[in-house]
Amino acid sequence: MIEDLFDPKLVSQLLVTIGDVSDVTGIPQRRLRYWEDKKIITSACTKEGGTRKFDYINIKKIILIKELLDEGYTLETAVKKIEERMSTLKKSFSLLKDKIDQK
Amino acid sequence: MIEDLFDPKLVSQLLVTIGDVSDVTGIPQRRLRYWEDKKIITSACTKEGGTRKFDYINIKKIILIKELLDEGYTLETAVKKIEERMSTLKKSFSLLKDKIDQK
DNA sequence: GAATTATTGTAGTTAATTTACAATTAAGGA
DNA sequence: TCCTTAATTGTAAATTAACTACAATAATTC
Repeated sequence: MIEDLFDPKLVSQLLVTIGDVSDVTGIPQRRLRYWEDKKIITSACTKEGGTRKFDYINIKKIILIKELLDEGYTLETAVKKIEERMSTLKKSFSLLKDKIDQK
Repeated sequence: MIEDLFDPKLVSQLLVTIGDVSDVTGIPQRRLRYWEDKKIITSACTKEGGTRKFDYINIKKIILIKELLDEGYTLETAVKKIEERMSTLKKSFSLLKDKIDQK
């Protein structure tokens, strides 16, 4: 039942409100909205004017950006530096999902 | 960076609203609240009167219960049948969290 | 010190959830 | 069939937590 322990399909469906993302990451809601305006992160939104929801991948991204900002990088540089890492992460995630779907 | 791909500490912090749990599992919100009243599932609630949030473990539990209900088991029986499985899952999860914390 | 980047403040509004009442449906036994 | 218990559902009124859109403030760089 290893696929219960880490079910990437389910994990990717876990949507978290901006308030909880803020609690988990320590980034103020206002800043998260700003980063979204700047197209740095992406949220899922069912309705227009509805509530933002962030998924695992984007929350991971927020945490990585925060780490680099704390090290003194600018926002732009931080984002560039994690680009490749995020792309790898997304691919691995999809691969795992597909693998488990096949079962 | 395998710990980015599956970060159990982060996964366990992903809190999902009842509306989204309902969307993911196909169980109506009203029934989820009923199950919680019956102590079958547990939600995290920061404030009194605040919003329920469900974590990965409880969402997994909801999905497993649903599967057994679809097979024709009663609610009580379904819950009993997954008890051991849930206990194993929780333990594995904690172990993994601890392992990664040590790094 | 002007321009750009990064972040923040908040008023007024809307979305989503809460509780607490009760009603309904389903299943199994006397 | 009737009764009991289990399982689920309906909803009004209130509350929580989000939204947008305005603008203002810091910080950094040229």
